[in-house]
Amino acid sequence: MQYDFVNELGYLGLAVRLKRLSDAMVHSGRQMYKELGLDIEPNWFLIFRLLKKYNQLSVTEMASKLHFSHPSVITMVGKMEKAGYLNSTLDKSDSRKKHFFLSAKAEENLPRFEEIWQAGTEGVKKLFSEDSNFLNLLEALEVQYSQKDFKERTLNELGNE
Amino acid sequence: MQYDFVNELGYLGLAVRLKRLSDAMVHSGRQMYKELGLDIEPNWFLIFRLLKKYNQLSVTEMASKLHFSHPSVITMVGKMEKAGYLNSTLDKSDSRKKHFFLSAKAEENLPRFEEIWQAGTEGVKKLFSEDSNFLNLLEALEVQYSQKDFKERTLNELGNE
DNA sequence: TATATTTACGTAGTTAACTACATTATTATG
DNA sequence: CATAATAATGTAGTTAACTACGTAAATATA
Repeated sequence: MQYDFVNELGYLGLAVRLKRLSDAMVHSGRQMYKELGLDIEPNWFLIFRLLKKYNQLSVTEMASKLHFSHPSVITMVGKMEKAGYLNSTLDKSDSRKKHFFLSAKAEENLPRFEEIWQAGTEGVKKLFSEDSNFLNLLEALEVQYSQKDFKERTLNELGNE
Repeated sequence: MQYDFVNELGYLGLAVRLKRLSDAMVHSGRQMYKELGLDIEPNWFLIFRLLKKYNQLSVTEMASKLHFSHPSVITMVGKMEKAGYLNSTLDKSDSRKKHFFLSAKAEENLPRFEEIWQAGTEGVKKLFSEDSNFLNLLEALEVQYSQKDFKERTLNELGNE
């Protein structure tokens, strides 16, 4: 790989590297769907998988399970509904709530999508050496980070705060 | 940490998790600068450090060293110039090129900024256990990814290509 | 029971990365 | 030497996350 100044920056460059890598993967995923002629977007698998497991969920419930903001979920499900993959009903006892569930089109197409996501999973898996347990390290990192964020950690080190 | 559906998705959720974590760190960094009353933004340290090392660089040179697109660099240096941290001169022999370098204001403020970035580095370091060598694993991951991207890997697994 | 608080959803605006295209300058080539 | 190719910068538009604010409904409280 060619020279990369960010990698010289050590721990300080971590956020930049994580974002760069993530962006590259998402972009590549978008290209893939386009080439395969599928009208779905990279992060929709989150909602498909979620509704496959839980049958029907409201915006807030999805946001909470994904650790996303609710406007992000609204954007995703809005597009998916428009594309015909989701349907929704209003809650009978609470008129604020809207429940989303997979449409017939979604159920029809899911077997093909699942094939692709399974292949994607295998493909990503092969990015790592057998014994790297990267995902466990990432989980540990997420747990640590959730306990104290960048700002707090830095101010602590500065002796301020 | 509370329930997180993305973590159930294994390798397929990798890109989402990397982005979520990176976004959270950048957001926290922005808050930190605000609280400290500093008029700089999270990723400007990339340009400060780059110009500290190389003295002066053009947009394209910076983009190449950072593995960023040139429009991203233009946006960053544009803001930094406006904030008074950078100056620029046109190349004498090639009038397309513009060289950027740190201003007097930048040199004045850098010692304080470096204190903060050093503290940030220490703070991030403590996210990891002593023996995790996460950065090396990340580097290995980046190298692997640069050789074959998500789309190619997935299509290979699918047997298409 | 009236009012205050919380919850659910929606909209608007911000951010930082990207690609695609446009323009101009330099360099290479027939 | 004219023209084609390449390179540097800039602009416009896309993407997916976010926060902040608004509105309406449900729930809790005085």
